[in-house]
Amino acid sequence: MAEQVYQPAEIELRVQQRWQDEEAFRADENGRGEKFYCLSMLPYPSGALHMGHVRNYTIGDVISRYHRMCGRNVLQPMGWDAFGLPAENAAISNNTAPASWTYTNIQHMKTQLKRLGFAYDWSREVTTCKPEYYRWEQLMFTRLMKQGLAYRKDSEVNWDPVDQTVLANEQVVDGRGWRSGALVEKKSIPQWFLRITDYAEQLLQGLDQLEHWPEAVKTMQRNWIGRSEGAEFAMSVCSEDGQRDPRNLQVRVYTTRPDTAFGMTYAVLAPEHPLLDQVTTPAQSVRVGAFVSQARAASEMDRLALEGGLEKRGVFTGAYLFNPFTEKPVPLYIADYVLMAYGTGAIMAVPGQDQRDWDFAKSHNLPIIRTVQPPPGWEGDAFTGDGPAINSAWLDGLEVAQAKQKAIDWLEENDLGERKVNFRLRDWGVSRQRYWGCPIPVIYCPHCLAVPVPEEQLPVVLPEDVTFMGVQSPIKADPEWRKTTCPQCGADAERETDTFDTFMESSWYYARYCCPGAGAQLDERARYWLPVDQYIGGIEHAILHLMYFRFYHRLLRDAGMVDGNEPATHLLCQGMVVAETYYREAADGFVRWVNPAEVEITRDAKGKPVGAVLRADGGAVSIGAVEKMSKSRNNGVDPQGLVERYGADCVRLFSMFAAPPDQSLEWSDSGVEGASRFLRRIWSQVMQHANGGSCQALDPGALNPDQREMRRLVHDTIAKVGDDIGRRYTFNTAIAAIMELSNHLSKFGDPGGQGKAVRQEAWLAVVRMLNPITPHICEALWAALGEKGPLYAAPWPAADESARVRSQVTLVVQVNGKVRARLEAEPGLSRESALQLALDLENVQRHVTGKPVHKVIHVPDRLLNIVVG
RNA sequence: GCCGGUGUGGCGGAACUGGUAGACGCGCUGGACUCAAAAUCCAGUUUUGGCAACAAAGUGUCGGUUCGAGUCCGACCACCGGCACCA
Repeated sequence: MAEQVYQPAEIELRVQQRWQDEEAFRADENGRGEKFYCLSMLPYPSGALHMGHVRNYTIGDVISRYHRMCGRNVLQPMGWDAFGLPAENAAISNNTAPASWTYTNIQHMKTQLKRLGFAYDWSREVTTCKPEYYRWEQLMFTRLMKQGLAYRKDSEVNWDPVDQTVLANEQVVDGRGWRSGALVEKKSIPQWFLRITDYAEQLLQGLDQLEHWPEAVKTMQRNWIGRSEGAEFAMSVCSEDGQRDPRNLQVRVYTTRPDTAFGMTYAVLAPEHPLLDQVTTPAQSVRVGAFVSQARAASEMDRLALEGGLEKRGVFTGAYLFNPFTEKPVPLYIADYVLMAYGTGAIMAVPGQDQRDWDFAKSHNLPIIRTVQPPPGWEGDAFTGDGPAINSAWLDGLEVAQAKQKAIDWLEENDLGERKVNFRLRDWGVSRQRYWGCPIPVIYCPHCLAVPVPEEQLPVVLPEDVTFMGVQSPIKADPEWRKTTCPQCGADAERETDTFDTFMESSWYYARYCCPGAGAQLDERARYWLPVDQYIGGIEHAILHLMYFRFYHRLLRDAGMVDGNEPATHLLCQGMVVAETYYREAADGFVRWVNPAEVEITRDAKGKPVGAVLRADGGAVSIGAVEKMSKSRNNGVDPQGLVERYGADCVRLFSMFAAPPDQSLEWSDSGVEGASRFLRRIWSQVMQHANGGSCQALDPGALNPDQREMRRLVHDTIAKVGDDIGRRYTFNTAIAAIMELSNHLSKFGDPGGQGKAVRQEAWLAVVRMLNPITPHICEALWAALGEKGPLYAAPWPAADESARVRSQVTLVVQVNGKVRARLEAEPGLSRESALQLALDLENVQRHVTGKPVHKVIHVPDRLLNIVVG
């Protein structure tokens, strides 16, 4: 006799124990079926799971379990993105070592993941802060150094002058250090970079092949890479009257609009331009010098205030450049709207065709010459659209695209410049001046300079047993750790004390999951599992992580370790988890946010909310916006408490039911109650059926019409749910269809032998369809229905097409496009018979009588539209 | 400013290929059970009119294409997200 009352906790723990004992989700390269690699972005071990994790990992688990049931050899791994700044912050405030804080968190979160019943192969777990993981990343880096793909150059960091340390961007709050409160300064120090720009073109083109990535992600990446085509050319420094500079100095500029060069009325250098000192005339040097130091000191806030505004700051250098197109000199300015990091750090300025140049020209009283004819009635400033060239000598009359080509051809023929493609994408700065990260494997020798740590000396292990003295990185504070000898000449040398950006670890973990324990970064198993067949994670990683992920895959490919250009064929970005916010505002304007769990909603008779009160004191609270769950709005819901109260299946079910995966999911306590109610109902109905004794074998030929109709619903639902999960990723509509079927089943009271057989088939189908979403209860119901093997290994149900054939269809009858009646009929009704039957209907006659029929539209078995005059 | 996305009942959402708008769930209303409550079960629930049959209106706004538009086209509005002086 099976249990009558649904007790989720007891069932879930028992089923989870069974999965563990049977190693149910262990993945094996020799497994049967086509491989399917389903990957969810690994979490940072911050302390506890939040609802975002639950949503992300439930989606991955549903997809994994579905494909497993479809007969694929599924790999679904999990791991920990374990390096990172929060561990250091926690170490400083709690006086613990970052390592032990991290390992404790991992322990706890792993328990939470297991309690949610995710089908991971834990034998492949990756923890990125362990030397056995990061040693391979160090090895790869030393190889990239030798290939010139890793290099060192000066780069700016945020320097806290009080704490004497480098700050991460997130440690700078309103231009001040998070701990010291001191104004943060810019400081230039040597740092390591990876040459991702060498891959810019292929990273851009690869996007076109990623058919199953969200358009939003691809667009963001395209914009980030920012490819532009134009020309680069040189202009000679000259005097106001066009006399060449005796030093023969030249300034190179980049432009995407060479066709507008006749409209160049001045030129601009970035404040950091290397030629600035040489071209500045003595008369202007004081003003130029003042501007440069001001630009350097300009805080982030000032810069932001200027963006989008009309104010364009700059000063005249005293020098002129010779415009080869007009053969006339133009004044050369310095301005901070020109960036040293893009193009050549110098531009030709054409105010007539560029809004920024227009703004600058206006505020500095520089001339404006239009070189593209704006449309009649144009009243705007710079005109950036298409039109015929004017004021441009031999370009006059040409449209923009042709004029560009002709101008570039002319530059090349006269040896002045050439066609040039530029990218917005910058090389990836991987140095961080932090402790809790992977040590950069470099030794600095006074003779041999930067030397990669030889392979046999790897890994360079980060000491874990450290104490923080203030905010300084313990390995920077410890002179002993740094001491070493040069691997090339044996001289006394020092280790690099910077560590890698943590994006480095998360760029290749997906490949390491394929080959746990490999004696190299990867082995042959990676070729079997890769590429990832389904990747799932937050849209917040659309640019950085997903770009580095695609870049690193190409590095692995070029090192011969993997095949193919892209690491993942399908990407799904789940939406945020949001919730209502509630607050009370004190008289002094101080806002206190109240957690939704402590609030009761008051409603009018129609159920429309009219207010909210705090349970604790019965007083009113204000209703705020629906926002992303966060500590600052106090609208977070702890998954742990929900799992304890309702069970993992219920939490999983609600997460998948409330919204499609790519939209934001609004948390609702009553919605969770609804999910719980559904599970209890399913439980009692299946148990009631199962306790009703054994049933006969189903004989599809012997069914009465009601039984056939019930069975048709079952097989229609099987077809829909498979399509919803497997193709559309609309888990919410899959669940809705299953709920609908179970509602019909509860009304299907047929007590006869074949009635029971139909019901048995239906419940088995429901249990199998629900299994990816709520696997624990399904495993128990499966057994209750008399099935012997484990459900996790059972096949996905197949829709029986013969059972789906309809004996009746509903034909919608419209008159002039308005629905006037419905007609139950046999399928395959002809146009004439349908019209005949429709015209007999009273409500149709009412709208047709006395009017000539102009036209009849017939969609077989669906619709008949009678158009009357 | 540029790029992308979204607008449908009291709420979350469904309608996949232009063909029954509002599936499924929540909430609410009424009823059954109960001394009572909870739980559970049954019925109803876009708006307006009507006892009902039914009719009219209705998918952000305005217009268009079509026998027929939530869906396609044009213009606009609102909100959300990304990038932001990239020449």
